[in-house]
Amino acid sequence: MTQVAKKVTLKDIAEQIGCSKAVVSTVLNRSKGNTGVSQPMREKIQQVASEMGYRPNYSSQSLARQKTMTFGAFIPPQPWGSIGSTYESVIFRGIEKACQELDYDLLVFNRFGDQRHENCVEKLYQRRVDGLFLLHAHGGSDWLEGFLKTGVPIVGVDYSNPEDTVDAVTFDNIGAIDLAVNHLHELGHRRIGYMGLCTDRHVPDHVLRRNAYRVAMTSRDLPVDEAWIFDETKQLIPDHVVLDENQLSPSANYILSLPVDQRPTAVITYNDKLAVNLIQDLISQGIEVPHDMSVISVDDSDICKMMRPRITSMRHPLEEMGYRAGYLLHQRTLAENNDAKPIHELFTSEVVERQTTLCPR
Amino acid sequence: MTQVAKKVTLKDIAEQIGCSKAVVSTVLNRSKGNTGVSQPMREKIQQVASEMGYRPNYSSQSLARQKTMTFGAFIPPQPWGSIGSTYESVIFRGIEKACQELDYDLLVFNRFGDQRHENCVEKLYQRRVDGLFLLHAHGGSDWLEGFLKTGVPIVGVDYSNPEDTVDAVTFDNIGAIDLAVNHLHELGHRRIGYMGLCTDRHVPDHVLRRNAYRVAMTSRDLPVDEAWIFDETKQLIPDHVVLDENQLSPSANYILSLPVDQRPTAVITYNDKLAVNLIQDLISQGIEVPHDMSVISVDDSDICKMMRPRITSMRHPLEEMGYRAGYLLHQRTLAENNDAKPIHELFTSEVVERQTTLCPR
DNA sequence: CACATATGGGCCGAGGAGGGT
DNA sequence: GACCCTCCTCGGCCCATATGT
Repeated sequence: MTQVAKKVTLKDIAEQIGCSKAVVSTVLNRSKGNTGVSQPMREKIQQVASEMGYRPNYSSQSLARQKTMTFGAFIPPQPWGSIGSTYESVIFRGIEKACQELDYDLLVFNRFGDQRHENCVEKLYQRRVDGLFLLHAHGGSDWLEGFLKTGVPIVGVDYSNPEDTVDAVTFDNIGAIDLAVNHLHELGHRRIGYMGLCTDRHVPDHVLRRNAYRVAMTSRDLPVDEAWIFDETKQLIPDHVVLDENQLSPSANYILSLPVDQRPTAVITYNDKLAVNLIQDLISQGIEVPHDMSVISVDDSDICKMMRPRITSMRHPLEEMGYRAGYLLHQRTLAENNDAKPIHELFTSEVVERQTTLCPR
Repeated sequence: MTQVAKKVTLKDIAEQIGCSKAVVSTVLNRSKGNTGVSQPMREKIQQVASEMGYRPNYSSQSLARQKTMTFGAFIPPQPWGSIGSTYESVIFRGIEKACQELDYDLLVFNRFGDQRHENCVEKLYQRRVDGLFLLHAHGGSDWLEGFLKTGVPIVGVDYSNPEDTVDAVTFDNIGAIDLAVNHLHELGHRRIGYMGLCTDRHVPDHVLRRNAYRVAMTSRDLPVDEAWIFDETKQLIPDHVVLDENQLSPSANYILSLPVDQRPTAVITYNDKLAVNLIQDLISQGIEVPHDMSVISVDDSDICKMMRPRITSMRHPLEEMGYRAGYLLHQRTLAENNDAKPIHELFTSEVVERQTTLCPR
């Protein structure tokens, strides 16, 4: 009973009715070849099309219209993985919402980093997509040029340090850290630390956030004790090193190594994962969170809600960013000349106060 | 400097060289129109194509070959969301790996459930994709018929209770629960409970797992005390009800309500999220996990590794399932007649022992 | 005559310019 | 001007048909 319904084409309908393909095309697919079609003819065509189960052929339409009505989404290979997946999911939700509204489909390139970017570039040359979302890449990447040369419109999403040659939608990293410091400061903290990454790779966001932390502190006349900053300068952990799961996390270890009276009363962590490990380790060592130490993390992934105590975190408007990126890309697609100045939009993050921040003892 | 490189076609190359399009097509895109092309001609064509930067046009190839070299992935709307995202990500990784190997692209339909399935069905009729992955749907859905009628090959992934009309790749729910019971039994537990969902919706997996629990218990001559089973029959919580985050979770509450000597010594939870809440609440109420009570969850999402104590859980081979589904779909695509009997493949889950299961006191 | 090699032109299924009543 | 038709285009695929050796 699997009657692979013989595909019905415009020609079939035209023959059935006894008119030309052009009229049928005009009525069914709003093609602009013809201006006016009489009401009776219009209805007749619609009726027959419906009876025969006509559907426009996608490939054919793409060829004729020189448009695939598809956007691609490219995610560069990431060594960090794990928590990233939900992070991207939220951006995706926004992108998809926009795409649905604009009637674009979404092609996933390299969702998990196995595919090299050269493959993606080839797809662009083949005009497989009308535009491309570039997810959390960062400025200065050597391969960006390859994408741009294809002439296919590109919008970066969560693209830190965007160069002047590409549209980008980003959240305000510096502002986020400033708000975090502000939150702790308002609670009465003055001894505020920053727990960052220990990797030997260059992670732009880490550098950005650490600098932003220093600026936010000094702009409030708060002291910055180098002992409150934990990062690769304190303990370098190359990416290939696998930490023993039964040991305390490096950041917890570090804080515990500080004399009690020299510890910060609150810390900002580079991301949620660091916060999760830190908090659990501190609690296991008898340091109460938030009573003995406040912790605020950055990114506000699902895990912040699931942990007890629930983690105070900086939430970025990732979904809005993705949504906005969709419309920006659509704009570029419509534009005749793509010489228009690249657009950089900055989104503001917010504090989501939960249970890991409190006034100091 | 945005020279939107004039697209180079077969015709351009043919004119440049002074030969016909057909030969060029044979050499560059392996089209079968011609059998033999001389070596000099072959090299000349390749050289010129490379110089001019020729790329086959995707839409045109699709039209001529009647193939889009694209698979779609459809995820039905899910009321539960949240943790599901990482769950699907793992399946996706497998699907993508297969697609990359087979040179198919992946179109995401309805990643977040805003889009209705009718839209997706239309895409199938338009021959936008050569095949479709149907992610964690379940048998008996009223809309499946709509997909099948299009004649486009479909493979269900994580598709419980698959009907006889569709290929499906599933993990063995019943076997997973049996292994979980077995794990606890081997540790010495006899008083084993099951903490399920309290929703008013019909969730096939929940029903399946609860039944499997009963079967696994009786097959080992273990007692099944109805008081050890927590689900919608004990406390019905409609989906629209939002629980107070500051209260204990229903399952923890329930266990605490039992007289100490009537509690199970170990429980299996329907999924990881339930386990996370249960464990944290039990600990907060002075019940040590695993010393006072063992907990094993099902699904083994990332959170199991992040929690302290780390959660023992049942891991499903989701990536392998996705990967396998890719090849199954490809097979269907190649088949002349799709009358071949639908294939149902069952994958086995495994216990990942961590820190929440131990022998009873 | 067989064989290797190359060509012309119709085809896939739609879009659309220009012309005719 | 309202309405409809013919014919060519998009870019690649491939069958049928030449050539030459």
